[in-house]
Amino acid sequence: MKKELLETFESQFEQSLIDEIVAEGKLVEVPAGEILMDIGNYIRSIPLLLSGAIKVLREDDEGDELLLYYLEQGETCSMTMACCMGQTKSEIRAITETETEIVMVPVQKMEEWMAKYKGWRNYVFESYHNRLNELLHTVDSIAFKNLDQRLMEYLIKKSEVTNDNCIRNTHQEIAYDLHTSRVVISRLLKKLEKLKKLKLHRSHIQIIDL
DNA sequence: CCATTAAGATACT
DNA sequence: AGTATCTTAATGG
Repeated sequence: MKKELLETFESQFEQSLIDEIVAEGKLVEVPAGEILMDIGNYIRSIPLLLSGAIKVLREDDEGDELLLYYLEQGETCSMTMACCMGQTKSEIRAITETETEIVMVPVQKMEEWMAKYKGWRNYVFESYHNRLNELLHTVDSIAFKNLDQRLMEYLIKKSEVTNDNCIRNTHQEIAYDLHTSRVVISRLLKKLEKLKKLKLHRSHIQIIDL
């Protein structure tokens, strides 16, 4: 675990902080598609993402979903931190997008390290900053962009996050993430296929050039 | 084979 | 852009 931690955080964490994480944290490997955190859950530990990707989404009162952003290597869930501090319930759901390696750190340590380590403080603030920016980006695309642009961005981000130019998703799943209907996604994908930007198959999409 | 499910088509709002 | 409905095609027993 120490080796992976070093690879991911060496540049921003103090040596002694890394040692403490090794001592206090618990390394977990999670397969793709697992719900790490659901709406309404209380949180007792903070996840530090070593590898893989996690998708963070919101749900409306009818149970419809909307993708907010992805977490990637070296990142953490700001919502979790906020919840830990305030002892409130989670407002979001987090699902592993790919296989992931996560170090779970107990909440109590978080405050201790905030006072003790500059590297940790910076990490936490930067983390908030990054999440907020990503969130603004998604708000922008929902508010100001049309669906086909949103779909393209979604595909690009997804292939980036999974390191794969094949999107192994059904049209229905994409529709859920973007909060629209399957038929609409199918139509738009067909359009993109005609433009030679991708190739459609059953249950997966091959990206050619976006 | 058949049941299930993804995706295409069409027509209507 | 979204809904409803039907058809077609792939997939897995």
